[in-house]
Amino acid sequence: MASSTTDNSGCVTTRSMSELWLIGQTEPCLPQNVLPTYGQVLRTVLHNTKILKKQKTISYSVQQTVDDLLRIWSNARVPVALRQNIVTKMNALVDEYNLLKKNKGRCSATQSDRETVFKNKLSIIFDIADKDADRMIKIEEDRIFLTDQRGPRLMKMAGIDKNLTRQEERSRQRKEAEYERRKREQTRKAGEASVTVSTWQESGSESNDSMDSLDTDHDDYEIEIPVYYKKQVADSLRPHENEPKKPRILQTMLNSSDVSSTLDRINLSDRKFTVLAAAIARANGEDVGTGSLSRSTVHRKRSLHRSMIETDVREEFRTRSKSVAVIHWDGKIMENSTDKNNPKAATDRLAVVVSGLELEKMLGIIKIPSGTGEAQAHATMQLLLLWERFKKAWPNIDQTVYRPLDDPRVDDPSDPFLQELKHATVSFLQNMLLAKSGYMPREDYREVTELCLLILNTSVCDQPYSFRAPGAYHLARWMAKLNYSFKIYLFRDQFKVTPKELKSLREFCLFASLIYVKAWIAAPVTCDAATNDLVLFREICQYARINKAVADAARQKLEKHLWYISPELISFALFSEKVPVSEKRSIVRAMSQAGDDWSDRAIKLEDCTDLAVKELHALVAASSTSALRSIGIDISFLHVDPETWNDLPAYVQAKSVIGAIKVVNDSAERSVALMNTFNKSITKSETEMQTLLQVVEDNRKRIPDSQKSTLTSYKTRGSADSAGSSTRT
DNA sequence: CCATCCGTGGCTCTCTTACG
DNA sequence: CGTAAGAGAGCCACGGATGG
Repeated sequence: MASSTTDNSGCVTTRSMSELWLIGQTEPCLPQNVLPTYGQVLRTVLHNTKILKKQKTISYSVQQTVDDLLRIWSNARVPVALRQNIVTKMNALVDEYNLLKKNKGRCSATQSDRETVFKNKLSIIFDIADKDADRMIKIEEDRIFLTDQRGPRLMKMAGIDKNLTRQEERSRQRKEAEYERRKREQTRKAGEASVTVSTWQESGSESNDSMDSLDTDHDDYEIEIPVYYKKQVADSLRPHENEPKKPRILQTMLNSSDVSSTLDRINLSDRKFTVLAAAIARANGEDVGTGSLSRSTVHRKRSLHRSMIETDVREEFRTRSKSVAVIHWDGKIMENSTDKNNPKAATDRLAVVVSGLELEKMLGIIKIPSGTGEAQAHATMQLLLLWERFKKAWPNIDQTVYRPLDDPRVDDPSDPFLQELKHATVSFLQNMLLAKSGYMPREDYREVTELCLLILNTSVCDQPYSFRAPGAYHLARWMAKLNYSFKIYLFRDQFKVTPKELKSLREFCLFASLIYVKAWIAAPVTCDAATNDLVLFREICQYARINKAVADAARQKLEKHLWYISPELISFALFSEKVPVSEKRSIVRAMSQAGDDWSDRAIKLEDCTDLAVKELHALVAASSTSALRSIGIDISFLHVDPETWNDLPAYVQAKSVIGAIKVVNDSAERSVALMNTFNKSITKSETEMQTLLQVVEDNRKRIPDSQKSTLTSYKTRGSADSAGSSTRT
C-alpha cells in the first residue's frame, strides 16, 4: 500500500495508529445501512476525538455521533428515545470503555470477565428506540428489521443482502484509501508545480502558499518532494547526459521466462518469489513501489511464461528431424492433486516418454481415465495400506520361516496346465538368474524374480534367502504390487491378514508367479516381444479355467497393451530367436501378400477375437513392411529364405538396430519421479501441471548442474523476453 | 470508451507446531 | 498422543488503474 509508514504526523494515518485497544480500527462515520452497534458507536466517537486530533472534546464528538445516529434511525423509520437520554447513554458507554482501558494492565479474573462482557456488548445494537417503539411502528417490514437488528443482525436497509453490503463496505474502504492517496498526490503535484514555478521565478514563497491553500497538514514526506523534483527539473535541463540508469531488475525478472522456468524447477511458490523479488529489487536499489509486484502478478507471469515455454518446446520437438523413436511409459499411483472434487483420490499417472537417437523427450504425464485404471488405482491403494501395516510388522518377522504357495490347484493331477506353467516359469527364472548379471536391468527385477521362485517353492541359493526390508513404494506400480504381494504372502503366517485379503492375495500370487512375472521379465527383449505377448495371451486364456475372473481382467488389460503384435510392430518378430523358421517364412509370405501401404496405419490391434488361436503371420497387415522400412532398415533380406538370415550382414545389422530400441523404462521412470516431486506443489490445475512439467524438464535439460561453467553458458529459452518488457514500456 | 492489467480479499486446502 | 491454531499455498473474482 502506498500509505507510507513514515508519516507519523498529519492527516495520513496508518492502520496501526488507528488501532484501538479491544475495539479495533476506528471508524470515521457510522455505517449507514444498519442500526449501529455499541462497537460502531464507540469507534466513531473515538475516531473523532483521538485520531483526527482536531481538539474536539468528547462531548462534542458525542453530540455529532448522536446526530448521525438519529439520522440513521429515522431512515429506518423507528421512533427513538429523547435526545438527552441518548447522549447520556453514549457518555456512559465512553466512560465504561475508559475505565476498562485504565485497568487493562490487570490480570485479575474480574478484569478479564469485564473485558469479555464488554467485547460481547460491542457487537449488539446501540438501542435508542423509544420504549414503546414496537407498538408505534406501523409498517410490519420496519418492525421485522428492528427485531433483526436487535438479534442476529443479518438484514440491511433497503433489502440489501449481506454479500452486497460487504462489497459496499470494501468499496467504501477502497474509496477512502483512494481519497487519501489522491489528496497526497495532489499535494505532491502541487509541490511539483510550485517547484517548477519557483525555479523559473527564483521564488520559494509562492510554493508554500499554494501548498498551504491545498492542505494545512505538512509532514516530512510532503516537504521532501520538492527537493526531489527540483533535482528532476535540474536533470531535465541536460537530458540524456547524466541521467542515472534506472534499475529495472524487477520488471526484467518478471518478464524473463528463464527466471520463471528456474522458479518452476526449484519448486518455489509464487508468494515466496514475490518476497524474494522484492528483496532483490531493493538490494539493487530499486523502488519496489513503482513496478507491479504482487503474488498475483507473479502468478500470472509465471503461468504465461510456462505456456510460452511449453509451446516453444513442443514446436522445437515437432520441427526437429525425425528419426527412430520409441515411446516409453510408466505408471504410478499417486494422489490426484489436480482433481478439485476429490483431491485425496488416487489416480494412475502414466508418464509417456519418447526416446531415440540423441533424443529423449517427455510427451506428458497423463491420468489414466478409464474405469479399470481407477479400479486398479483403488486396489493398489488398498494394498498400500496393507503394505504399511506389513512394514510396521516387519521387524518382528522371522525371515527364515516362510511358506510358499500352497494352492491345491497347482498340484491337481487332472489338469497339468498349471504344473507345466510352473516348470516353465521356474526354469525360465533360474536361467535368468544364472545368466550374465548384465541382463537384469535393475535390482528390483532381480528381487521380484527371486521372490517368485520362493513362492514357487524353489530355493534361490544355498544359504537362507535374506529378504530386503520393505522399502518405500516408489517403484513402478506393477513391480511394487508384485513385490508387496509376494512378501506379504510368504510371511502370511506371521502377519495378521484377514481371510478375504488372504484369498485375494493367493489368487494374485498364483497368477503373478505363474504367468505374469515371466512375461514381465521377458518384456524388455524387443525382438521377442511379439511372440511373448502372443504366448502370454494364450496362457491367460487358458488360465480362465483356473480363475475366470482374474483371467478375464488380465485379458482385458492385455488387449489394450498389445502394441507389439500390432501390424506395425509385428515384423519385429522376424528378428526373434524364439520364432521358428517356418513361422518366419509364413510371416514373410504374408508381408509380401499384404503389400506395402503406409497409409493404412494401425498402431493398435483392433480385432482381438480368436487371438488365442492365431499365429503371428495372421496379424500381418499392409503397414508391416513399411513400418520396418520407415525406421531405416534394409529390407532386402526379406527375399531370402529365413534359414540363412543369420549370415546376411543386412539382417544382422537390422537386428542390432531393433535390439537397441529400449523397451525398459528408465526415462519414463525418471519422469514419474518428476511428477512425484511436483504432485502437490506449484499448481493444482491439470493443464498447468502439464506445462509445468514440460518447463521443468526443459530447464533441467538446459541446466543440468550448478557448475559455474554451466551457469554462464546455458542457452536461455524464449527470445520473447526483451519483447515482453518493451511492450510494457 | 473499452480492453487489459494489477493488487487485494477471500476461499479452501495442507502441513507444521505447540499445547493439553 | 491427539488436536487446535497458525502459516502458507494456489486460485478465483472483483474493482480500480491505465493506456490506446
